[in-house]
Amino acid sequence: MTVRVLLADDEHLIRGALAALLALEDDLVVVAEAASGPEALAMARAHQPDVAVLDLQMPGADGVRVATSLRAELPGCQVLIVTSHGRPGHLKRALAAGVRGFVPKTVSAQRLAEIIRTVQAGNRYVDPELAADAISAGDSPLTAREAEVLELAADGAPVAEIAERAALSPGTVRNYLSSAVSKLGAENRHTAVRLARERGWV
Amino acid sequence: MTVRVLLADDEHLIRGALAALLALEDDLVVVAEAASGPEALAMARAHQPDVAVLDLQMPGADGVRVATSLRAELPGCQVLIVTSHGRPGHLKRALAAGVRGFVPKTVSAQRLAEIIRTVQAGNRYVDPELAADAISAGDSPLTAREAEVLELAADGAPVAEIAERAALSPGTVRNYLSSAVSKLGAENRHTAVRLARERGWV
DNA sequence: GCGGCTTTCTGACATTTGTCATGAGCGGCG
DNA sequence: CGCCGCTCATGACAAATGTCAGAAAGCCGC
Repeated sequence: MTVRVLLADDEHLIRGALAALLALEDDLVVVAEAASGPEALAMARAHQPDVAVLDLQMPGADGVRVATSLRAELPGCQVLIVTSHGRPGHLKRALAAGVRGFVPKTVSAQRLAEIIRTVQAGNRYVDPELAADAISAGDSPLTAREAEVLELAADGAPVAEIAERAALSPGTVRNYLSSAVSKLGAENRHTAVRLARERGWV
Repeated sequence: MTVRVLLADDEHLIRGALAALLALEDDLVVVAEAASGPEALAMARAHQPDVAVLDLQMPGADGVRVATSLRAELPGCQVLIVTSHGRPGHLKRALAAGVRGFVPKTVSAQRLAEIIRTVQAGNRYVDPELAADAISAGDSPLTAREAEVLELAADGAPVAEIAERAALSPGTVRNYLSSAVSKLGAENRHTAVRLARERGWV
């Protein structure tokens, strides 16, 4: 029984190399490749793969968003996410989106092939190290608005601009930022942004 | 005549896959692999490759630093840098370090193989798109001190901390930051940091 | 040595941020 | 219902930041 695999990664070099390696496994066949989120979706619709191996960061729509659409459209297709930068929050988002596997790109090709089989069989696989990170990072203490405002503050915009973009009064924005900063134990909004980023809370 | 290649990338999956793909070219042979900067250096010393294919971001020492050491120790070994995120400044640094090739990971394996041969023959190859970016980004308008202070400000530290770490008075730090901000046309230090990062000036 | 340059500092000022108290409105939960 | 937490707001104050003018010290070239 062969497993039909969809491969999505924006880096051509990686994607091609990966396809070549997976082709060495005689029970796996790469039926489609994609370089962006939307393309991955289109390919999945066209080729109905058993397992979709998605890069987390892709132009268009990231791996998790693609996974969400995929679960709705192709319930039979299991999603496995592969990533270079494993932030705890990404893992959490991915799991919530119905992703069955989540591994860093540091695994070997053999391991990946095994994990593809595991996922195809309906089981889950999460890299132990990433799982440990996610658990130790815990849940976000931020409320929805705090996270939203913090995100708008991420690129260094002044309060006035954040207020405008969030349709809030400047005073309110400062209050949210202040509480976010204190919840995160940061010195100022910018370190707060950095911390939240590291823990995957934004 | 076969080209002896050293492959360095911290992502096991990528490295293995790449090795497999390059092995398909019958004039290329991967004589060593490394997962970190120091390891790449050690491997190069041990195996004397003709071309070193280095990832830009690696633990230990980044691709450019490895390239610098390599040029000193093995003048016969040409360096080719491969990267996911092509910032203009990286390219400039790399070229200054004597790197002969600089390509994004979006190229195909065939292209990469060709480029390896190009580089091995003593020619240079720089991805046209990255080159265009680098040219349009131009030279940094920042003085050495401005860049230094801006870098220390990068993680959101308050002025007092920057002053201490740079052994400057707080007032001086603010002056440098102010002039850097105005030179970059930014609204505040944080957008300035972001802009300088994007252009590769820090 | 003089003029020009950079580096470094100081002091003063306006603006922006961070912090706090306080309050109104709303939705959920026991 | 009453309580609690989230949302949104205002006002006031302290602290940090941004901006500017001015000035001492050192270095380089002529």
